[in-house]
Amino acid sequence: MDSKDISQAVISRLPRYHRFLSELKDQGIERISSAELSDLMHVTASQIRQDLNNFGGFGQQGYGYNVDYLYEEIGHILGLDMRHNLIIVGAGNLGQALANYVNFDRRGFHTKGLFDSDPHMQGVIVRNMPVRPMSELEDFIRENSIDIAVLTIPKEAAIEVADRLIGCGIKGIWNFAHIDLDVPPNVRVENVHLSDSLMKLSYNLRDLG
Amino acid sequence: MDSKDISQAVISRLPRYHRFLSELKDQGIERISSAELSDLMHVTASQIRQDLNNFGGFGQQGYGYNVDYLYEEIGHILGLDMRHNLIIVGAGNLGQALANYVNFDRRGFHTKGLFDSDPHMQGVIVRNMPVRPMSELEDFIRENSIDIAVLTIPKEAAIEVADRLIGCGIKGIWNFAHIDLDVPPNVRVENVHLSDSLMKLSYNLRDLG
DNA sequence: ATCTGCTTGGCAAAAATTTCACAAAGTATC
DNA sequence: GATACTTTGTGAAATTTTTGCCAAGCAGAT
Repeated sequence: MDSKDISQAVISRLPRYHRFLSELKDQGIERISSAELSDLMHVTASQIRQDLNNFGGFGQQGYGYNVDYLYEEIGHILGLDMRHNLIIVGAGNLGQALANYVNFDRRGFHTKGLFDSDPHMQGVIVRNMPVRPMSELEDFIRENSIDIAVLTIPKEAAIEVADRLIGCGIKGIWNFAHIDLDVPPNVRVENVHLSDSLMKLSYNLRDLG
Repeated sequence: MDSKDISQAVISRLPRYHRFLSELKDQGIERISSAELSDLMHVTASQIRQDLNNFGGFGQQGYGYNVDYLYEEIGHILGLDMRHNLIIVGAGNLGQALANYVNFDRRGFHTKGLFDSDPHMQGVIVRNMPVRPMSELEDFIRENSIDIAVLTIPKEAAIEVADRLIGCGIKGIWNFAHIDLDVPPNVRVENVHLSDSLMKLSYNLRDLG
């Protein structure tokens, strides 16, 4: 059920399963076989079964998988039944976009505060929250049990801010800054490098005329 | 130098090489060996050499790689020396954030227009561009040689909009909608599923206390 | 209660990816 | 220009990931 020896390749696929199961649920579908899901998702049935079996036998011979149950189990594996308190550091366009993204709340990710170093941004209200100065960062994290920080700041500032976050015990960093962060082993970083993604698209457009 | 038989795993790593080379350039460093780059990037030297060799021998025995030259070559492989005209469909927070992201221009990605279905958004100016109604979509794409569309709309609207885009010959879709798009083989999709990324972070936080 | 058909779980094979190791070929120094 | 280093490019080994396959076992019909 746990642990370290499950490859990140498998983990990366779980949210997609979760998403498709959510849609099946919405459609009122109760059960699905790996073969049907395979058709839907365009991955092999074998891979689906193999992936799920890393975490236990969720299916039943002759029946398939119960959609509700599997959805819940994958959510549990992903830790979506835990509550996470976030702060967003960098209240620019992207930071504000993420702050306004209501779906995160539904998955247990609650944005508790926004920070920005720009004096002109202080006190601006984003989704009922005032933008706070960086000087309040450490106290706020401790007082509000923040475990995840979203970094939406330019790369020049990212390393210094990351160090401050780590210094007051942040567990996870969702990093949108265009730089790799070096963190101790008890801190997890998930990078979203938008430029990298766009470059990949660019590559794949090459020989399309 | 081209083509289809280079794995996406390799392609995914190229932007990161490009980024590190850019920083080395900024630091005025002229040459670097795979071993030094390996230390810097925390990947094996072997992987670096292997990756680069997919596209040709850019290095030289006893010397290493010339930073400027390798930077240019990787940029070329990624198609960063091509000009791409983009439109952004969905002028919400995220769409506006991307519209204001100036670094894309430096890499040859030029945002030419923004579209939104909300009547209240019509005419709002974002980075000197008026938000346009969806009715103008097809004409605008044809008249401005748009080859990439950025989809920053809710999933409910994404499939229909994607079909319209494909219908007027769009080449690439940078998809931020929380759904998988089904497209013909002559259209490339690059997905940015932010929720998936956050769920992955959540998983990796599990056993951190 | 029995039989038929379907589908999983898991092992084994195949494919893909990463790492190893070293000859070949250059650089730098004297 | 000869010698001692350095470092690539590359074939081969090792590892990881994906796919194929089927016995075991449950569902559903009769």
